[in-house]
Amino acid sequence: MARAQVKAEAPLQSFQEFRDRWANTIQNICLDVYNRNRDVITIKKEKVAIGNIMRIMDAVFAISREKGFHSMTLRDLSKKSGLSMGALYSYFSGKEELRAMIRRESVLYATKIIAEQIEQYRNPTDRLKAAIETHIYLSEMLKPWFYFNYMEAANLPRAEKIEAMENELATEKIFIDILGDGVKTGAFKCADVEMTAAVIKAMLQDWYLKPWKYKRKNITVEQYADFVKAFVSTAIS
Amino acid sequence: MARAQVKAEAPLQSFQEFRDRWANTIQNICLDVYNRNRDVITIKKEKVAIGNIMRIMDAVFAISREKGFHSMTLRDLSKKSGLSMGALYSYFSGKEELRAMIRRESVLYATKIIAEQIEQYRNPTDRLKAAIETHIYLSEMLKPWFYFNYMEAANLPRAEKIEAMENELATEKIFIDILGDGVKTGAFKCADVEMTAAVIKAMLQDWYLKPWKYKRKNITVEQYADFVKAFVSTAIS
DNA sequence: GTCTATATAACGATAGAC
DNA sequence: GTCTATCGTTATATAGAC
Repeated sequence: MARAQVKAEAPLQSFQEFRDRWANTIQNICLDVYNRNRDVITIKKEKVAIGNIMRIMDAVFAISREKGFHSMTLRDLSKKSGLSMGALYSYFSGKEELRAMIRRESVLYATKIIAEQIEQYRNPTDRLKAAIETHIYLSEMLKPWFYFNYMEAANLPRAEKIEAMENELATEKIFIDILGDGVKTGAFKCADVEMTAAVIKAMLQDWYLKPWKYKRKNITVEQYADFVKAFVSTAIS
Repeated sequence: MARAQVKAEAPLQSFQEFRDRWANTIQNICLDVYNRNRDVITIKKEKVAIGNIMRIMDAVFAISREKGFHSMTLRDLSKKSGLSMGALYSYFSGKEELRAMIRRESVLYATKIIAEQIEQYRNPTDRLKAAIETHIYLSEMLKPWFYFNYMEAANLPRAEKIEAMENELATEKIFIDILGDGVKTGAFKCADVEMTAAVIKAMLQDWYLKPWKYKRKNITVEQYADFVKAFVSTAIS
């Protein structure tokens, strides 16, 4: 088998194709935010609402990345988003609810995209590659959302923290199932599928947790995905 | 080579041996905190000071893990540590300084331990195993410190954030050097040593970032270290 | 060396004008 | 639909008694 990891493996899908396939994802998430929170959002015109929700989200992510969500004051958010304190409160009922909204909607959307992307592949080898690639591409496309959710997960209220852990285990389950199938068909040799899935998850997350590192090294998202796919393949071959 | 990852590899050192070798590490860190901050710490009796610093640290970690450092008020800290608001201010000059103290001292101590642990091994294969094992054991022994530093790194003031990134790159450099040596001697086959080091780092960090996951699976620190060592060996063989 | 009590500043949230 | 002005609360930090 010698050195499978040396030859650059071609991506199943280029990041550009993925991006085009899922264009308008952020607008759609914000639309869902609007529709699912009609009771607290007092704005009637959809166009106005979506536009402002997107500006609010952008501002939340920018400020939170700089100093954390808890350190972000609503005055910071008001200034950055261009909306007044009063206007902000017509889009969410409070700071905590704003954070919960972000997590809820992005998780729903991400789950949907992952499922749709992977279902087109059949054999374990391709499915594993697709799962790795999709997770990394998705986290690149929604990087601010993913980063925000990860960093805030630690400080959630009890009930929501449990939800977040279950969500982590659910994405891990995708890998456990694929690895399990591959072991059964003989495609993979894997000492412990659960542990393997866990470390794969850790590698996937590193892409959006430490963007500065990969920017510094001039690694593109496709290069990162290819490397992880090759590294994992070799480790389980 | 077939299935190196299947047979359980014995640890170079048991976690118990490591723990004994570095007994009193936490007291020593707190002693360093005391000595290096004599100018702001007004307490004269060393014994009293060390004891209270340790209680403060424990309380900081407990509260921060629950709801984040920024959400922790000094009233929370006062209550948990058993010291009054006034007393706390004789141990640090402010909340921000407290956070900086924790990072500074733990990084110094961790660097020292890693260097001393690895230097006893010569060939790349052993050195790689020692580096992986040491990082994981160390993060287990100082788990609250490591977790705190990681989670707060994102919200640091600019100058300190750069320091934290340089620190991450320095530990990564240890792996880059070992992998580079191994490639040269032919012990490893490695497509990209920098990327390999980066994903190894991600796997190491997962141990202290998601303790709930490994507790759930009943994975011990030795089992985790052994798994990562075997997984990486296979991936670069 | 540690405490209680309080000064001062900033926070999230809302009422009411436009 | 958005704004300004302001309320009540809570934060960090300190002064001074013990």
